[in-house]
Amino acid sequence: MKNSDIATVFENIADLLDLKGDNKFKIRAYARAAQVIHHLPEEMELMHEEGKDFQDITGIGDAIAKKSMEMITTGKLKFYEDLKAEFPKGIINLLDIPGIGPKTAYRLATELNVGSVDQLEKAIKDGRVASLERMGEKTAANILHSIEVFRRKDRRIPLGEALPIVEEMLNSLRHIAGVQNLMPAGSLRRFKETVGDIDLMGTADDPESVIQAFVKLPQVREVLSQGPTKASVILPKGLQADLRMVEHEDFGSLLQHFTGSKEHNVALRTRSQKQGLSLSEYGITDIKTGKVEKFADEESFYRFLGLQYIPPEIREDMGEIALAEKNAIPRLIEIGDIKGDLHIHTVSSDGNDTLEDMARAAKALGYQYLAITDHSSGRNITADKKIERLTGQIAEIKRLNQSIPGIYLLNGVEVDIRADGSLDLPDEVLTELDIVVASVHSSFLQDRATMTNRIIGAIKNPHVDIIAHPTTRKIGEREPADVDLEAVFRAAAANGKALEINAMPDRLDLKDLHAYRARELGVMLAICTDSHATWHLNMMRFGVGVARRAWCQHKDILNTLPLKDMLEFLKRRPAG
DNA sequence: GCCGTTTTCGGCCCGACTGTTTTCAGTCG
Repeated sequence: MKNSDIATVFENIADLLDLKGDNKFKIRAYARAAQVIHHLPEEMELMHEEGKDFQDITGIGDAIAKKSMEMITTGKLKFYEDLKAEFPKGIINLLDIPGIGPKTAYRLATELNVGSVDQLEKAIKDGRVASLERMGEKTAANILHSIEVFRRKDRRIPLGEALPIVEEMLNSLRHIAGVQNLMPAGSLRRFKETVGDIDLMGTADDPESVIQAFVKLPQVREVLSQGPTKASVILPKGLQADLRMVEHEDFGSLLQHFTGSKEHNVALRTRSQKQGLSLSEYGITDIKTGKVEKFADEESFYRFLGLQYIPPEIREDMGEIALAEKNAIPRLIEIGDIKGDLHIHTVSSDGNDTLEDMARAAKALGYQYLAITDHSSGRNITADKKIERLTGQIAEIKRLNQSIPGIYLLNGVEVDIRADGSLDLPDEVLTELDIVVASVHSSFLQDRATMTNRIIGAIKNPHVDIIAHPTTRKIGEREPADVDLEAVFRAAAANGKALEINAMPDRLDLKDLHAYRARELGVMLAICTDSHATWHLNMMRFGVGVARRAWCQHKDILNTLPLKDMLEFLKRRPAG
């Protein structure tokens, strides 16, 4: 069983125990364990093989370790099967409806025999829900509305779509006189790959004027609510955005609170309680004296707790608080550390811009180098022309390297790893190039062993430098390939090959947790945009966001190397 | 069920909102 399956079982156990009215701290322990397992960088199956003790994981004790083991060895859990049998079938589905918690779900299932969302809708419409004790017309109507919202609920929006909209809005609002702070909080600020809704926070001399401008922005499709300090609106794609204007002296506490993650904040509060402090969005209260400390910025908030400042991207309760106590949070990679892009396309394959355009755009970003890595096959490249194309590219790069000073172009290719594991170009061609990026673009549905061997085969080819978008996923479009990433990571580390963090917002591949694990295993990572147009080069920051969420430093990322070291690195390739 | 700088028992995160109450339970973020 995969970690995600195990985590789901514990989540469901927490829900079922909640339905039962069991001890709430026991319930929290299961829910917490589910969270922890969901965020584990390594599969528990593998940890088991390696003889690691699950109880060393914070949040997992004797009971949950044993239950996890049972699931890994037998594929199921008797405790869970027995527990499920105590309830009407489908009761857990009711908990997906906003506004329905365990108490309500249990009553609906037992008193009205409701076991699905459809049945619930019927029960509301024929008046049975409103007739229950401590329920009424209003509650029933609210649940019905929640069902409607649930049914048409759009999936989470990719960060790459949400962030530009938000930035555009904030930039217009920043021009209003008296605005002091204005920024996103929530998962957007933490650079999660998708966002549910958008939290914006600000301070201003005249907060109401900012609210009024906010609801009139051209991006706003619908105003849900509007008050003197807070407004909620609907943006394109059904995205909800809340703007909250607060007192200047409270900004740090509120920003910290609304940035989350929830898990990070819970861990912070638990820790603070032991110091006699109570945390809330309004500040830090000394429990004995009742004195409330306020914070205008986050730095002073963390400092007051005796903690180093924690970057938003790693506020996930993955050990960052313990490190902050020791002042040991590393300096995470920043966009300014990136010295070049190692994966881009031009009109020679399926790109929109010429080699020269791409070179000048990269130079404008301050890069020292740019690798030209058009596809080995596909659009614009017939099988008999692919070697001829490369010969032409080599000549043009030689010319441009003389005519455009300040940026060094690398002769490269993105070579297909074919279904049978062979590369789309012969070794004697690859050896003529400065850099070779290899990737899968076909037969995405191969079984795990075949796909894993296919990728590891490419890693072992001495001419290959980087494996691009290792899982081939596209967010909301294509599931990741079934591949044993742990094996791929170990092979990459052993062979000194880099794996890509593809920075395009619809890919972000490797994703945060995978990159985290790869880094742990000593794999060199390369953040590349896979640009198909000049403006795509700006997507680098999304890849940097993933790398920061993976706790990557300067030294973990290949393309932080200055040109001289990069050329040195590439020299290890076998000469022709 | 988990955990330990008030350790092996006795604790366990905080505040707002809503609806249905007349002092609060349930749900959410």
